[in-house]
Amino acid sequence: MEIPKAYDPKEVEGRWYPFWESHRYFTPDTNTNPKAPVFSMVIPPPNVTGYLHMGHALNHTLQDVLARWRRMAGDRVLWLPGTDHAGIATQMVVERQLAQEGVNRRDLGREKFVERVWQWKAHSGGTILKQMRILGDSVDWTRERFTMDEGLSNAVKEVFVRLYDEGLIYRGEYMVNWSPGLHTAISDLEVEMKQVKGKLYHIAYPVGHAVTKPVEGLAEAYAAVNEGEKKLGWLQTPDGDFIVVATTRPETMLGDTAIAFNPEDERYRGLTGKSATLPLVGRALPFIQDEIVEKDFGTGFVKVTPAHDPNDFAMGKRHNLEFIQVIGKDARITGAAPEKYRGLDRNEARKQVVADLEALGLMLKIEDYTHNVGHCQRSGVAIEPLVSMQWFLRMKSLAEPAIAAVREGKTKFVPESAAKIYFNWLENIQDWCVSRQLWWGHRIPAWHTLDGELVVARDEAEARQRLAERGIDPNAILREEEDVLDTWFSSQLWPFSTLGWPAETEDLKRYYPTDVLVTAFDIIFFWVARMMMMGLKFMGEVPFRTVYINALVLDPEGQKMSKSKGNVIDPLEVFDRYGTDAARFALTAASTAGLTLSLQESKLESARNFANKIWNATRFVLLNCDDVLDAQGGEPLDWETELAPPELADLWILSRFNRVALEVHNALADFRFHEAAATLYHFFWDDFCDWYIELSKPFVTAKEPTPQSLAVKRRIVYVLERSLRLLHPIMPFITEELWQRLPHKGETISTSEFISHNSAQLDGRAEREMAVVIETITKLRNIRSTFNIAPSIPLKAQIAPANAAARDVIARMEGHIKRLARIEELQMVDKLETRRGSARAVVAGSEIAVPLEGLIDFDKERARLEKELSKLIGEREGLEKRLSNQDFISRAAADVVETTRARAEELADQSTKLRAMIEAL
RNA sequence: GGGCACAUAACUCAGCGGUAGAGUGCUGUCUUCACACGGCAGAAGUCACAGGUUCGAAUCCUGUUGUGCCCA
Repeated sequence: MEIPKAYDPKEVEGRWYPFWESHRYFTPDTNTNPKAPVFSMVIPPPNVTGYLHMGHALNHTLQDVLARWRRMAGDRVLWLPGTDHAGIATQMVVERQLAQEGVNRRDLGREKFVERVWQWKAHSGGTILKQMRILGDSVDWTRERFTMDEGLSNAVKEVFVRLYDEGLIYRGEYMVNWSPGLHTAISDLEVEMKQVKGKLYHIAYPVGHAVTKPVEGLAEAYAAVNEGEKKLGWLQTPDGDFIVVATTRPETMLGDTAIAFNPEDERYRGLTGKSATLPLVGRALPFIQDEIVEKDFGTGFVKVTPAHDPNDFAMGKRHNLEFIQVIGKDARITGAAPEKYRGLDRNEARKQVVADLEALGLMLKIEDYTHNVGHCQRSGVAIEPLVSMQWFLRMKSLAEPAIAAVREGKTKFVPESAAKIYFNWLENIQDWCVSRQLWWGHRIPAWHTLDGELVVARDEAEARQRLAERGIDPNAILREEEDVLDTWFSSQLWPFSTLGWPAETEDLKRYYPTDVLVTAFDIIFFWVARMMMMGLKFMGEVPFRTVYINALVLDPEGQKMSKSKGNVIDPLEVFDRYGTDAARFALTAASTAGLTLSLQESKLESARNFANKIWNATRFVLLNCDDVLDAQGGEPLDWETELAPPELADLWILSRFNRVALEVHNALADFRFHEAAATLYHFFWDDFCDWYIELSKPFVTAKEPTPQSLAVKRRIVYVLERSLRLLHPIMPFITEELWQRLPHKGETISTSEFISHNSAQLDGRAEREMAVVIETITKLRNIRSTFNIAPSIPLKAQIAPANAAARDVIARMEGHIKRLARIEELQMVDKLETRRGSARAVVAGSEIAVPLEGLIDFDKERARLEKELSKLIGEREGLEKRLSNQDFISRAAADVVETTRARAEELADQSTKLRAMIEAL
């Protein structure tokens, strides 16, 4: 059989996914066992415009590990894939495309535009779905969904209407985050706070008089009053009284309708009932008192612009102030401002206002000021808080059950600390602005009559019926609502809308609630919390039992990856360089409970080497065990064979295998991915390759087959085939490739049985005995290495076993010990000869001597033994100190005391023997 | 400003009440018929600092310092 010396992932990976997909192994319907437990997950739907990034690679790998593991364990596994229509992102992509053709979406019209988006989706959308196949994702493609599908759209309408009918959705004029970049309202979550270096402008407003000509000396007067710590904003001058406000956005003063101070602020009580005059505009501004104003911030005065600031909006409502919108949706000054400023962009307006105030002597001070400004996450433009007509979802009553469900443990977060993020947000939840002024998305199912009546319904027919019920002419001309819903409105329904809701489908009954949601912590608010609320609301049950929060992938320097930093690592490039299985293994092995994970080249290299190790171990077996590979007609080989009874090494590897199967199973059940990976790595590499294969080589490579050599070969093949199955969930491609070449049962490893351990095959005694054999061989090798003795030089050794059991083990394993330690003669004695010139060692109480006349360096040997002795003594002293402490004896657990005592005795024995060896030198 | 994490070997990280582990790197050695993407052997850590709880602390508690993230 031709099999290359080094594993070439490119040669192997491409073959298997089409095989799996075409046979529908990942469709749960192919599991025909009626009693099979169900395991279901929905994929966090990536943007239809998206492409695979490292976060997906990690997120999908972990889900795939779980899916493949549960599938092999016999579960009916549904892992449902799909994409999100990504309203803003997709609209932007298509608009950009149109722009290249010199077309504006408004020229095209809504209907044509939406058609274009669908066209785009058909041709270029869902790149990531193809990339998921490269990753090996074992999703059920027959159930792929898209948030704009007909079914999911119906779910959206149904939810919207029900929430509206319950009074949870309302429409009204409120202050929202307006993105002048996108020309739509966005939710609080889509606003990103950024530190901005700006200015703080101190502006004087006249009180009880108007300023018509420049005032002089006001700035100096203000400075004089405010020397040191004191801040006073009420200036009484020969030119009349002035109050001073500080603002970062002077252009908004055009919309001021009041001046506020804190009711406890005694300095300004005298102004109650009076009013200031708004410079540049001339409007009278009443003084109001409101607790929201901080006495100690600035001068203690705040200009109130109810139409352009969230706090001021609230004050405006409380104090019944006038709302004057001076900045429009295009971020330009509106007709409500004096003519001079109309049509100016908000930044130009700022310059003009500042200049005009300076000219009047009212700009008292401009200082540098760093503050946080909300920016639109998508377009990057500074948010303009604007009052506009929008649709909102009342969150509080929805949030409460979602909080309770996690508190009661109905849904569990892993790691647990992630639940804190969840609680923190839900407990301080605000109403959600769900309307967007876009064209691509779920259109809000509402209609308006020409008289301004509003009706919400599933379709136009129902709308007319509802109008009739309200006594309104059902044949009235209706205008459909223009706004669409926030994309997250549909994704929050994902766990049940994808299964057919609102219809009561078989899938819904069978797969809801899902078992696990694997996602990143940055969408706990956006998505997880909202799915919890909707699942509880409409299904009456949590959408998932466990939420596993996967780590954020950092670059090798520990930095967050970002386009602006230019440190983004393309996962496809990584798969290409190291192999997909290796990348998956590296990601799995790096998945600890932490919130971050940095992707080290060294980890990828080590995973790549591991894949090569698996390849070569199998290669060795395939090249040397051909006389047993077909022993049972291609069926997997049995462990039990009449050929020869198992010896220690066989019992040991079988026990180790079962222990590993158990540990891997437990690790995955607890989402300890790195432990599953590390356990497999060390078992395969250290136990199987370095010891079991090495111990078996004389049999395997024997020219003439003997019953024993055949038995050993069968056992190697047995352990290897099963090890590949344990490895398969993490490394699907290479394991499939190799498994297919070994005796196996079934069409694919991906539906073969994941080994759960067999406790009858656990053998603690064999493991303990092998540990002694391993240590013996290691110490003998150490001696050779210490004195630089070439492997070609034959050595002899004497062993004085600690007891009869040790004698027995060494006798049984003598041949192996001699071969692996390159000892030509191993002599068992009662007592070592006290001959000088021998290197010595102690292993579990047995003493070893290696005569090295002429080869030994006494200083080196003394140093070597003394180092070991001091280590033993150090440990022993610690134990003795503990044992001599009465409190320890009386308070510590009995078994701890017992182990400590036994260990101390063992150390005492070892160090006595070692000391004698040193003296004998 | 509020909250949440994290500080362990040169690097990246496990461990989270019984005297420290991995991967990479490092040192020496071996081209022995699966693998140099390898074998063998080895060196390397007052577990940030200071208190406390405990018979016993890297591990639990408090504080300090430093770093990161989230929310406002």
